[in-house]
Amino acid sequence: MDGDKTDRRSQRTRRLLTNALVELLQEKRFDGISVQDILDRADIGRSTFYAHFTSKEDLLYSSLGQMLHSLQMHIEQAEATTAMLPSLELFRHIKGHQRLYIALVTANSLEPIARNLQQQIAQIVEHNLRSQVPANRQLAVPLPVLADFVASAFLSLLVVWLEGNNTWSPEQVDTMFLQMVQPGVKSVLAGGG
Amino acid sequence: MDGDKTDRRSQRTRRLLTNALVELLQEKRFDGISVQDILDRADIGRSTFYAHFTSKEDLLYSSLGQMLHSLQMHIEQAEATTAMLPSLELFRHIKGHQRLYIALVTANSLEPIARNLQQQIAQIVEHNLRSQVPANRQLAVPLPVLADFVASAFLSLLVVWLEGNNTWSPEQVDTMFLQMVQPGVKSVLAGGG
DNA sequence: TAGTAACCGAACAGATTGTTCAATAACGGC
DNA sequence: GCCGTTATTGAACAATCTGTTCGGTTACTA
Repeated sequence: MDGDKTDRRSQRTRRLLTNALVELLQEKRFDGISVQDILDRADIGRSTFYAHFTSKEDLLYSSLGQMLHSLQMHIEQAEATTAMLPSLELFRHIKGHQRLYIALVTANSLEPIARNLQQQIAQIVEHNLRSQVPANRQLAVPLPVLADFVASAFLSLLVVWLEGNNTWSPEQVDTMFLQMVQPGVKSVLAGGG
Repeated sequence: MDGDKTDRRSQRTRRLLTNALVELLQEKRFDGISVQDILDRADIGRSTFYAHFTSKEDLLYSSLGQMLHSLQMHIEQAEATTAMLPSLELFRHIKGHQRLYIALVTANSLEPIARNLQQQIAQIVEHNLRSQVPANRQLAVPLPVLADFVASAFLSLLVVWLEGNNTWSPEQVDTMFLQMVQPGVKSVLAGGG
């Protein structure tokens, strides 16, 4: 059976397909991309594609998974500088992989990705917040909901940033982010009305 | 040519198609729904469909448009009770059209809708905020970005609400929403760091 | 009631999807 | 470097979907 990830040929195929998809994502929407488009761009045989992935969605999530793994590494490395929210690290990591993120997050993107991304980011945030609140404390807003709020605010700012104001630095974006988000988070964690 | 919106037959056709789509959206994702599915469910001829809409997306946006129009009306009616953010009115309106919103906003939804909804809500919010800040004041966060932040936080909470915690009342949800969002908004409008 | 307008439904070309299979090429352990 | 193993190829396949056309039928409305 095909799909051995260690074989050099397999790696090559997977790399070509991933690159082709990323390229195409910068040209048009995901649902406007056919498997045939990917095959043509990657110059890969039809049967080979289906030996590796079950669908174009499968390929997409494989790429997304790689990216999120790298993101997670980045966060954990920087965890020494434990701010209340690790947002600056996120913004920096994204700036470093701009092209892919632009393709994934902005106009060419699609709902499942944004959703998946938001969930992953929410988990990171929740993990961070949980360490700052006693386990048995009752909050006015459940922690998962609060984390989801932070993640969604994060992504919305990301879209604005990547789509339009590419001149802002990660630090500038982070400052804006924190000014909008942090007061609310503090308010909830403090238990104030 | 077909498509006269006043003719009773046209109205019937459009209603049947819209209902069929909403029904199907509660069963599966939009991109998993074919025109054929809609025709079967609505019991409408293929050519008739294309006489009214250019595609299933067209039908979808027509439905979404109706909904947002009704939402806009609802907001404007309630504008007497000018809170800082008209969020409670939004939550109430949504509770009143739960089924459709659940179909549109939650797991069965798709990116273009969420995006469109967010933009529309952001516009409502921006309109509201603009009246509270002098025209020439420079804010640490541009008003459109701030409005986008509010809208995205709103939608994220909406998803949590409609998908899981359906027992919360609009008032409860609104309280949580404001606790998370309002401090940040005030901070930006006040010009504080 | 009569003319107009919408609906039907079958049929069409073109594109897409996911699978199969035998032939070919490349890999990597020995 | 040899050779068995494994991946890739490319063509062909049925099945589905899309958007359009057109002659005939039905139902509205003036």
